[in-house]
Amino acid sequence: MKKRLSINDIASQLNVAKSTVSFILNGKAKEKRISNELTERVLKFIEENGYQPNQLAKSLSTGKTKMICLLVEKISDYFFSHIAYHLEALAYKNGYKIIYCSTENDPEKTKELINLLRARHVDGYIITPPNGIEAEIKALVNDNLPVVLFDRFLPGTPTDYVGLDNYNGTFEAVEFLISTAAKKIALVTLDSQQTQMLERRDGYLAALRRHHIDPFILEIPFENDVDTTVSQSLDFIKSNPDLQAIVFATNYLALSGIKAITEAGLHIPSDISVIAFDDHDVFKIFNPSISAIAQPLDEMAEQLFKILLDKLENKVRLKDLHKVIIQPDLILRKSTKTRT
Amino acid sequence: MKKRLSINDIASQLNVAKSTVSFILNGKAKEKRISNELTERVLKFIEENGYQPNQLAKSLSTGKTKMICLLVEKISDYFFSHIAYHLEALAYKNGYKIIYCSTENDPEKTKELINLLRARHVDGYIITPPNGIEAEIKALVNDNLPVVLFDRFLPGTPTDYVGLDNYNGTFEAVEFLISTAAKKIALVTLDSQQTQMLERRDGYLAALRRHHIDPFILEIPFENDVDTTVSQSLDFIKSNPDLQAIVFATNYLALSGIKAITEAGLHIPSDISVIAFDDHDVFKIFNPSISAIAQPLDEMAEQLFKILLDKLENKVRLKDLHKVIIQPDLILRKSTKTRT
DNA sequence: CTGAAAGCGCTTACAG
DNA sequence: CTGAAAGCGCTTACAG
Repeated sequence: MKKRLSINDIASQLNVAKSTVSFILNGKAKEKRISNELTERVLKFIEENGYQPNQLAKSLSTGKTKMICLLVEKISDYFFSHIAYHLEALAYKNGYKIIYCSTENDPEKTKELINLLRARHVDGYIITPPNGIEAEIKALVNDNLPVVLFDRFLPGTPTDYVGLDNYNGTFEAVEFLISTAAKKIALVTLDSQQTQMLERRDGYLAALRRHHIDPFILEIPFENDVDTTVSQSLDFIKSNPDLQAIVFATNYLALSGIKAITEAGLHIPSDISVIAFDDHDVFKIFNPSISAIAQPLDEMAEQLFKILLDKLENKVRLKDLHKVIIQPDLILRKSTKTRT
Repeated sequence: MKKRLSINDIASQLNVAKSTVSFILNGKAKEKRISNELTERVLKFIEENGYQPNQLAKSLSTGKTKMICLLVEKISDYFFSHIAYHLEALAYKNGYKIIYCSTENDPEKTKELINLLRARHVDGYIITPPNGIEAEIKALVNDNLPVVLFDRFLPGTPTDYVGLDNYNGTFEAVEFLISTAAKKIALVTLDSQQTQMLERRDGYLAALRRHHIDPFILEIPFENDVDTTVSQSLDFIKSNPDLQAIVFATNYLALSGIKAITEAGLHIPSDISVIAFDDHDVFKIFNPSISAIAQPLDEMAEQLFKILLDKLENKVRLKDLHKVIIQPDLILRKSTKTRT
């Protein structure tokens, strides 16, 4: 294994001080008034010999690792893996690398992960927090580490935040369903106290209340597997035979719910209208295609990264809070229809 | 920001040499014959004050970062994000962190990524290589860096490898379709020279040849967007009205193809049987549910990680090659039917 | 304009 | 049993 070139090697081979080489490498040649001739000579040598600075040494001495961590509920979820994809492109442009971790929504695991990441001195944190890690988030903020929460936040824990206007998402979906003359509209949601789920529920309830319509809510336990979710959805549908529309609070609930509807022998949209929260590639493919309350994934990722980068580069003050609430897009496909 | 405790702080506060502290921390107390009493005292201090060693410093001095890189075609793809999820669990158990990067199947971008990752001294590489990076892979291997390729390999570039028996996957799928009395069986695949795609095609061709049946292959350009893929699939279906079955070489091609079949006014499976390569959550949900040639994602991830870890921990010789060919599972659902 | 030196926080041969 | 010292490869204040 041929040893990689170090700044020392360059300095000694060129008979220059290594500080000089370092300055040139970091574009401080002018500032340090190093002669053009020398600068050229060093740059040429580096070019020819393919020098790559050792990031570890750099990090140890500067305290910056140019790594950020992406701590999501589960990296394989459609929503999170797409956010990861968009974030990566932005990180790449700006010289950052991303470490991903899945919290599994487990506060203890999350705490440990944060600890491990601190030991590695990642520069910034993008986190979908489970409830119960308020103290750890505060500790990060106190230690001047940039943290942006997304998708959900921790009430009472002031941090940067990027999230959807979830309330408005379900509100408008329900308003739309009511405009199609649907009278009995259910919400299938998760048994979860996370803010994004609560907002979705509140939007649903508010829209119904406005029209003096009674709510019907099915709460699916968070830990369910697909089959259990399908059968619980099926039970719910059977015990509410006059249901005219269902709003599903996540795309995975919708997938299971659609299967349940099919198993119940009902047809979308003639028997029952469906709108899903969170879009999914396959909703376009389904027959009929499924309407969705879409989160603009690329815009979310951009906002997330911008807020983080501004702090990493000291473009904004660390302690100032930045919150971005993104409006969802109600994408109407073929899974809803006007009743007569 | 309260400064984090360093090994120096511990040593000076306890009036011990920092080498002693280091030995104790690394479990070499016995080996270095450090008194139990002192060991206890140091451990207790650490416990009480919450010391976390600085990984950067550790890495710089040991040359090991305990980071591995996962270089896939696109992290948001169903297959890759699920592999990422399973790998993460294994990495976590073993004290490793994972940096993910998407190659976009672009050799130039991939080369640059590899370079950047080398500068960061990641310990090992898991890569789905685009064609054209043979030299860089060889360079990694030459520099004694563990590399495991997966999903596809680079012919003529000897490395560790974990992949599916793609040939057998399509072979058995086609054999099955023939057993359902399908006579005209198409393959919709990508216009790609990657090994996994070639193997899938070969398996398809071999099964047909065995039964003296003519092949019909549609090649979709790799860069297509969904709509173009759908319309090309539609054209293909229309110009082959007597098609009785289609094998799709990826799950995404299947999703587009299913839409095309629907748009053509045909029904699965009564008009046309469908089998997809690579399973997908939604295939269970579709009506009818879609049969698939499934890659055992968890087993692939396990094999990948095991091969890498054995090399990282010097349990096997670096230069020995380990290849694992995993058998696919043909999962039969409702998208195929026996012709009469 | 340029160089010698200390420091980032660890590990580990070496000496006693 | 324990400590002083060099080294990993950088950065950066300081001195000339």
